[in-house]
Amino acid sequence: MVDFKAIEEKWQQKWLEEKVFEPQIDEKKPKFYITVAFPYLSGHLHVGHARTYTIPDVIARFKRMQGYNVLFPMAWHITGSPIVGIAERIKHRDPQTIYVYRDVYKVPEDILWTFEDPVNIVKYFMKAAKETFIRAGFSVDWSREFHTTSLFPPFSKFIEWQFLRLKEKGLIVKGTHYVRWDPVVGTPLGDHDLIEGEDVQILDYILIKFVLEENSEVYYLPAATLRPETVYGVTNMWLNPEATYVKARVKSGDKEEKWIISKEAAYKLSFQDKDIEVLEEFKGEKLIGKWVKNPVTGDEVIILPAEFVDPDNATGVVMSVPAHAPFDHAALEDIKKNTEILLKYDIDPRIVENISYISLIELEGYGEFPAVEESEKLGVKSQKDVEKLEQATKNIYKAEYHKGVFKIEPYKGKPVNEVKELVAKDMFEKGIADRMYEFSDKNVISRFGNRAVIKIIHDQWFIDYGNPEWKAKAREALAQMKILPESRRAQFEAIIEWLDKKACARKVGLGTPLPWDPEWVIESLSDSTIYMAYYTISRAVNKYGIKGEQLIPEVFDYIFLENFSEEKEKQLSEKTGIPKEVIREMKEEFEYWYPLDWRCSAKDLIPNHLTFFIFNHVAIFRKEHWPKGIAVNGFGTLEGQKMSKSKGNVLNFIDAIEENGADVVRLYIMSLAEHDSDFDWKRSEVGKLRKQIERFYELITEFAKYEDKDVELMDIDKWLLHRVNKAIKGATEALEEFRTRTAVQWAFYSILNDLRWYMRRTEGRNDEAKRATLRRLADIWVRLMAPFTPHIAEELWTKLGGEGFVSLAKWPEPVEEWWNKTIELEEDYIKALIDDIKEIITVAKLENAKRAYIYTAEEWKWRVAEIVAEKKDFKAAMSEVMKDPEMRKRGKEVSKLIQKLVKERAFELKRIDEEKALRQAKAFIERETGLEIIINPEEDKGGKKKQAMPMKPAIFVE
RNA sequence: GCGGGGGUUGCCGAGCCUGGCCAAAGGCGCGGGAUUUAGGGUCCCGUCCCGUAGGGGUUCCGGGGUUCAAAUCCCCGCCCCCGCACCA
Repeated sequence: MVDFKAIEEKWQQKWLEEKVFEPQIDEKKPKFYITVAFPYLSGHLHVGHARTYTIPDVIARFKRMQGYNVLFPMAWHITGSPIVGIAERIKHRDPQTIYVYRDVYKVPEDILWTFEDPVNIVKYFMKAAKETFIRAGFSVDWSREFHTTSLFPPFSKFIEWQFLRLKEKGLIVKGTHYVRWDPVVGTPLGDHDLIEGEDVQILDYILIKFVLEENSEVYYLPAATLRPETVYGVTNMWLNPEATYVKARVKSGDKEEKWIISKEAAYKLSFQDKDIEVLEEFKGEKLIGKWVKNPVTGDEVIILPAEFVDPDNATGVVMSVPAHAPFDHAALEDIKKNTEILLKYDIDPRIVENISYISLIELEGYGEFPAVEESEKLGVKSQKDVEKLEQATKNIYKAEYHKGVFKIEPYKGKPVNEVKELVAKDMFEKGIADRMYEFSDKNVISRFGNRAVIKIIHDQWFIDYGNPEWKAKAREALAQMKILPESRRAQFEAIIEWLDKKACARKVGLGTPLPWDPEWVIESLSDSTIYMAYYTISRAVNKYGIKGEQLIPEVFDYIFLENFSEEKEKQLSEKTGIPKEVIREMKEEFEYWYPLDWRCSAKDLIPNHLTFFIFNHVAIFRKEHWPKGIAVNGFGTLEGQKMSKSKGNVLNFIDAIEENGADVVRLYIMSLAEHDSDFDWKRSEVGKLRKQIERFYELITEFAKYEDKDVELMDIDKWLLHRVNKAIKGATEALEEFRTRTAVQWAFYSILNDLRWYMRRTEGRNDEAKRATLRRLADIWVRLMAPFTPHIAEELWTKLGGEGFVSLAKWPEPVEEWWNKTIELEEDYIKALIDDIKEIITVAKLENAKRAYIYTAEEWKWRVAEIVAEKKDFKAAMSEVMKDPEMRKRGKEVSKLIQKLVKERAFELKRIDEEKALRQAKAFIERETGLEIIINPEEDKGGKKKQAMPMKPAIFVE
């Protein structure tokens, strides 16, 4: 067995030692600059990530072989709060976290406990990731390695510069924003900060302030609703008699009012820009039977009891619109049936009896009161039928929103979805409405174990992706970019339109502080948008040990935005202490490498990082430095299951490499899927591929012993070389478009299969022509495989006596003299003939047959076929053919043949010498079929001769 | 709700943009054969239905339509997946 690991490590070391992948400026070569989204290192990379990083490496290697000066750098993203969170959880000995890090990521215990400090987590996984990438054989220029955050000051200064410039351009704005919030710990909660409720939505309730006058005091009952337009159909109010309500003084800005809301709502609203002072607590029943005024219509409506009202949802105050809200209708029905309850609150049952529903919306398929109809349809019995009522509500809301037409002035005739906005706007303007954010589900629990609330944050910094001029520039850049796969362009376009203000800083986690407001730390999606430019100067920064404080904004301005100027370099040098030659070097590198040719990442980054990447480039850089292409890839699953570190269902990239070898892993991942489709890792297939690669290795090792002599080749040799040409062409075209799977099919499988056929076809031959052919194939095959399996390709390249590294060898191009379509057709012809003979034997049950007689098409049939192929039409072909007197003699036969050919649309015809092909392959056909083959005998056996057609000889088996 | 993408033969998955050599690549699975003491591996053959001569029939979510011709184009419907932000 081949020791892949030893081979791989040998070449990895050589590449590093000889700095094969650390390109210098070389004006003689075209440059090619490709980057991939750097990994966020909260753990080991798994085989799903492997795809994202292997693709750019394969492309980088391909382009390098094509003669480009290729830059493929790498860095590490450590910005944000997850790493800090992990450190905290390790400190608190959280069992789940310890399981993941000790058992899934296999961190040794003595190191694990140092993870209480996030810096140690970062250090550990950066080292591990680098080792993994080296072991994967990635052709990365490690001289440009860096990591984000203030832990790496030069980069941090670069980010500060970016934000200063964005702010100058007015693209950073301050504002308010709501966040999920832990009210006990006092911190915003991201998705990863929740143990429950990650996908609970935040709803935007409109509060309509109904007026209660009591002893000449005005109180507001803010009814919470998602459908403000139904305020025109309110017949009564609902409070839960059992729930606790409060009277509170509510200060909002300079406005002060007295509200009646549930106790819970008072608490929640205190996080939403409301200063709340509770004056009195009481049960809801206290207010039942009182009358309040609808602030929009001026109607006086009565407060009635309803148990469906949840004090822990929104304000606990609900307006009743029975015509259009199934819950309201059901609750009204309930109290009509149960007059006792009304008497208890001293309400005259006739009042309830006389409530008449107000129809607001015209809805096709329903009468006046859709809520009533829908409730009946679903068989609602009382307000306790919560499930049915929720379904009915959903149906009605959806139908009315999309198809309903409002029928009350001043909105008569307008669609409901418009009226909804208009009513809300109007109420806000009149000061009779307010707003409240609420979760769509109560169970939102932070990782600290507390129930989350929604808090409105002030002084939040945003990047204003909603800026219309900025959007226009982003669209312009996108239009000029290549997007792979092209089908994803629509999504980019939609996201550019959709993006609006994006909060760009927070108060927790690792990162770069905002230079003008250092309490805030720039968050991770905002500090990773233009770092591809930093890579171009990173080599010099690392090499000369340039300090963060030396990198003042003017230095970046000069390097990235301005024209070459010795004067400026001198000035900056004096100011910063960076030698002016070094400033020059950085500037030259940036100008040489930029613009970025390709940005790679997994498809999940399209709605955020990749689009931000476009936006920030067009904001900061000159047009000639705007990026040129984005290629996205899909994800990976493991044996059909989604990879999940918390369930332990992951295969670490490094473990896969150690188990199978880097080349096997690389080729396997590249062969499974391409572009944005996903792949599934199956262990059994990996094992199989390993064997095939071993076979590849053995074959080339064998062919390396052969000599490429200039001898006369046989047709089948020429066939193989023609097929090799096809493989070169196919693989090259596929790689140009990042189609790795197609490329592997050409570069590996098609050659493997052709070789199998060739070996079968040349069994027994061991002449110089065969050896020369195989030797030529080997030479090309190794190079075609080099981007995918670089290590064994290097090893085999040496065996073949290739010069230098195969990584730097010339990518093969099709050899003009090898193209030979005719021979390929002849070979297909032989294959088809063998298949036909075999089929005849089975279908006609001729297992004991001895001989097959083959009749090729007569010359006149070929001539007719050629004419038909040219004319593609019965009449035209017929008149052409009939010019020939010989043909006229066969008038009827010819006419029939033309008819048949036209009907079959047999217009793609290329002449081959059938008989020659048959005679050359005779022995082979006999071996394959086990029959004696007689070619074009005089005797018309079985009367088959007339069936012969061009490319389809007549066959008689006996 | 808004937005993006899909539904192909047992499965995965090409092909569909640029209609026709498409019963539909390739792989997996399954069946048969060769090699082998056996297993594994490797190599051949088969794998929608029918067929004693290489043929015929019915397919590409459902329903319409365009066309000499549709998996491929158009319309309607059904179903599925993904993203929606301060989070990497």
